[in-house]
Amino acid sequence: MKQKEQLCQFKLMASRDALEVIQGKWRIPIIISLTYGNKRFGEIQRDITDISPKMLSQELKALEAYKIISRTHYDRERVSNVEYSLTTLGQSLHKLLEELLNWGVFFRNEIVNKNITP
Amino acid sequence: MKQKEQLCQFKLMASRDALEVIQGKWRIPIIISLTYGNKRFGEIQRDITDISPKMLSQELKALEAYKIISRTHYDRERVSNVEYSLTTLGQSLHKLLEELLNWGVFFRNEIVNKNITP
DNA sequence: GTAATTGGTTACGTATAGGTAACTACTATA
DNA sequence: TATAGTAGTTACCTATACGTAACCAATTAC
Repeated sequence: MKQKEQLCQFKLMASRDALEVIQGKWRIPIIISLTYGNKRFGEIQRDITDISPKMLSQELKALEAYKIISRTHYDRERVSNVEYSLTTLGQSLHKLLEELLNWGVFFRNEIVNKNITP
Repeated sequence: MKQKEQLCQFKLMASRDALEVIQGKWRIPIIISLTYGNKRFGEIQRDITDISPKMLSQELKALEAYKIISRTHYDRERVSNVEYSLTTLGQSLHKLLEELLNWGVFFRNEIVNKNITP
């Protein structure tokens, strides 16, 4: 009985830690975009068509602060040559992302396509 | 090349579908609480100590609308006897939750305990 | 009869997440 | 020389997520 409650509390804490990092409309999409290779600012923007430069810039900075992605400025000569990539910590999200995607597809089939739309 | 982009777009869509449902500060915690058995309003509130009745009520309704949980009012005689439980759709989230928790624990070890706190 | 518990609701306020649009500085191309 | 593309920044505004506090109706316990 008490063990069950302690386990529940532990899981609630862990979920908060994780959510703090991936919460928000844009972070998961940005990470997904970067699983397809290192990308530049504009490339990410072209993947996620409806993100504004402001939000992209802001969320990239946040993810960098959390060590999920890293920003590299190759070739000092050319100013506009920046690349974003997943860190190993960022890559460690891949199982979680996979489950999220699986469930998203499953959910769409279960609910959206059956017109039980909420 | 083009296949890669299409796959990326597909995943971006799927992640949006999933995020729409589980987005927010309280939904995942509520679902976690309910993985430990059917619970009453007050029991969930006692699990998630800092949620207000307003938010709990609001998020329970939202999750019910998405068919993730169901509300059952046993025993018509007694008014205050309501139970919330996960639907099968809600239970289908368990792998995703597991990965979220695993990653949350991993992240805490990687970042928080090493005082590279963002 | 009164207090406590159950399962909420309502009104109100704040904070933050997110959107829009315009602008910057530099480079490359035509 | 003008235009377009690079990678953003800034100011401003809105919507909604979330918090606080008080309240309600019914039931049960004292």
